[in-house]
Amino acid sequence: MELDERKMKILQAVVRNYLETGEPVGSRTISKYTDLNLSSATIRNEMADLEEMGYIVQPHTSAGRIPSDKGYRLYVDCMLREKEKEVDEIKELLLEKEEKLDDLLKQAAKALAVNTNYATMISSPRFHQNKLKFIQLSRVGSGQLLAVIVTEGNVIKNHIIETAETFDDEALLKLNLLMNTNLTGLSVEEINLSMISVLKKQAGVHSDIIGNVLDAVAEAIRSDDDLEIYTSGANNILKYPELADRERAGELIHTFEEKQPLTELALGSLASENTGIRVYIGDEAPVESLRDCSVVTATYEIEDGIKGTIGIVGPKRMDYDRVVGTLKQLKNQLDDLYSKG
Amino acid sequence: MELDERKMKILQAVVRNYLETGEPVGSRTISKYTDLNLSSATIRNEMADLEEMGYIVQPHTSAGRIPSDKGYRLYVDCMLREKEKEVDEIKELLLEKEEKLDDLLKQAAKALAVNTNYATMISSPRFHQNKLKFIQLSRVGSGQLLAVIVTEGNVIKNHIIETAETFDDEALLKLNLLMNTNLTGLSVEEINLSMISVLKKQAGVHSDIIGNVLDAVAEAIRSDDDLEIYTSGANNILKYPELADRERAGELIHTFEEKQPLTELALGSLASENTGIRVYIGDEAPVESLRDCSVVTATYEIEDGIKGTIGIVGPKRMDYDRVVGTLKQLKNQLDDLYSKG
DNA sequence: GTTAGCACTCACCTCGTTCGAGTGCTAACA
DNA sequence: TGTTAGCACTCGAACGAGGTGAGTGCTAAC
Repeated sequence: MELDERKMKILQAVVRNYLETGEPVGSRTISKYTDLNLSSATIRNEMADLEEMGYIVQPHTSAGRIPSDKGYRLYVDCMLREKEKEVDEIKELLLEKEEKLDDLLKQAAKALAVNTNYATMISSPRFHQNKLKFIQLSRVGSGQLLAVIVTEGNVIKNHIIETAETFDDEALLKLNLLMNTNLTGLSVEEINLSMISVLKKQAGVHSDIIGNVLDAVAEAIRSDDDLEIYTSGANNILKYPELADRERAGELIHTFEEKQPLTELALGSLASENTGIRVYIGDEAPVESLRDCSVVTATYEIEDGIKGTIGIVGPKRMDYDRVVGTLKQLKNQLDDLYSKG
Repeated sequence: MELDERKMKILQAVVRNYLETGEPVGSRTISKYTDLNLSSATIRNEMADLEEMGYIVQPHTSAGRIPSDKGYRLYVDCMLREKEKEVDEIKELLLEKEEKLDDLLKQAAKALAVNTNYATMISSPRFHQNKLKFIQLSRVGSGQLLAVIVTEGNVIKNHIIETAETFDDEALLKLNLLMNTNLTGLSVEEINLSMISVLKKQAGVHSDIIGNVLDAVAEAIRSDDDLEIYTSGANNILKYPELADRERAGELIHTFEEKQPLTELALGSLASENTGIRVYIGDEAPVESLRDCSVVTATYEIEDGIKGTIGIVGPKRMDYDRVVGTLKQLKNQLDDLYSKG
């Protein structure tokens, strides 16, 4: 069967109405709601067709129709295409440039949650080609060395190394000089075995410590595993009856508290080439526990190649329109903050 | 009116039974439940007294009684006193010594939540007399200095300072030496104005930067504001019907996500001299949003004076017995991990 | 002081009824 | 041939009546 323009309009009306009310929507409503000027009976016929094609479903006989995942999908695809042209005029999210990136991201997640009434997440940026910028060893106690490692983008990692050796100031100075001259500007892939052996040779009596330091460096640069996730508004889940039953809500809140499952989402969004906005409906989401929700993600980029993910989780009857707009807004604000700063 | 032993026993029976079932408990139940060998009628008379004294309440006429906050309080006080002697035989919580303290604490919160089925929090330790141990400035980019500040207990803080001045290696070396010789071992109170002016004088042309660095030091040492809170099991809230209604649950989950309000709890627990286990019932809790819950906190101490707070939040009909035991257990395990390590 | 008995209360469950929104089908109409 | 009015039908939700049972307070007897 063909999906002609009229069916399209009716589907759109069903979705729109359902997004607003959360109740199944009947033929009579649509006959009044739209500018189609069709009687409810005609709408009924069309709706029967739409149901047959799988775009809408009836929770039970004698109830109205609600959109299926497939219906949402079609709606979102069309809507996004139209929206692309419009200029978003949404009120400014309150973001002030923060001293620390993590505070800023926390703040952003919160602003987004308050603004949309959905649960939100935002991942710390991930550095694609992460290079060493600076490294320093200091003595902070007997048998303890502090390794401070700074990578491009000014991400700072600290690592305490326990060691039996003792280092005087001069030895440390030498070691620091040695490592900075040899390692600065390199990515983890470029630090290979031959380089390591050269370093060890040059380090002389203190060659043992080199291995420890390099382990710390490797860990600091490979930021895959510690992608920080900031969340906010998990309690918003409870505002939507279709998600608020004991079991579902519990699982969702657990997901937002544990955060770990959400990295999946963040990485998925980063991996794809498409830097725009992505919408997952129901089962499409890459995270098991979000299968009853819709998820909208966007990728932000605060500097060249330094990207993170913003995500919004809500019921399938999410106000996609507004969410997409707000996400773009936030994206832009993050961009602005960092291109200026 | 006097609270004789019989009334005490009846109150205890009411509480016990209510903890188990969550249902109001009637006189007949108690007459069978206890070894008092009294008829339900007698129990009824006693319960009327207990109600008059405020230890129990009736949700409505012709329902059984449930303990009031005051009733719980009495029960808990007696119970804890008795329990003090017993040896807790609870299965080991699975805690492995972690590389990083924050991972360990996360893990501890989770283990506690899984074990008790309540929502849990654990604060990072707070250093009572926090002293500077080591400080170092490094150049990490043009116009950027990295200040690494290590305080007693090996807490490391990084701070990037933007500056218009340029520093060569020698100047930095001097500055570092200057600050370390003058500041090491001091607490934030001990760094006063006269000392600052001496420092500035000695710093010569680079005196401007001293102020910035000291700000960073002050922020690092005053750890009040960034007491980290780790939470787990917020979803457990939903398991208790009396807390699971939309509004209450939303508020609670928000509290656990925001975390900020929980610092109150942590600080309160740390402030008091008593290092044992504390129970807040209902309104007693120092946090507004927890007023419908019971909160049990304990203080752990991983090194001399380095203390943090563990907390458990659940319904008033919490299994105080088990919770107190488990908390002690965890306390001990944390102690052990760090006294050995 | 304790207990048996009794009248009373009240949440809760069940069941039948009504109501209304919504449907599918059919027949008539343009 | 597409559209519409009309009608019988379905089914969840809301409502109210009645029954049930757990629990109470009170009183009188032991």
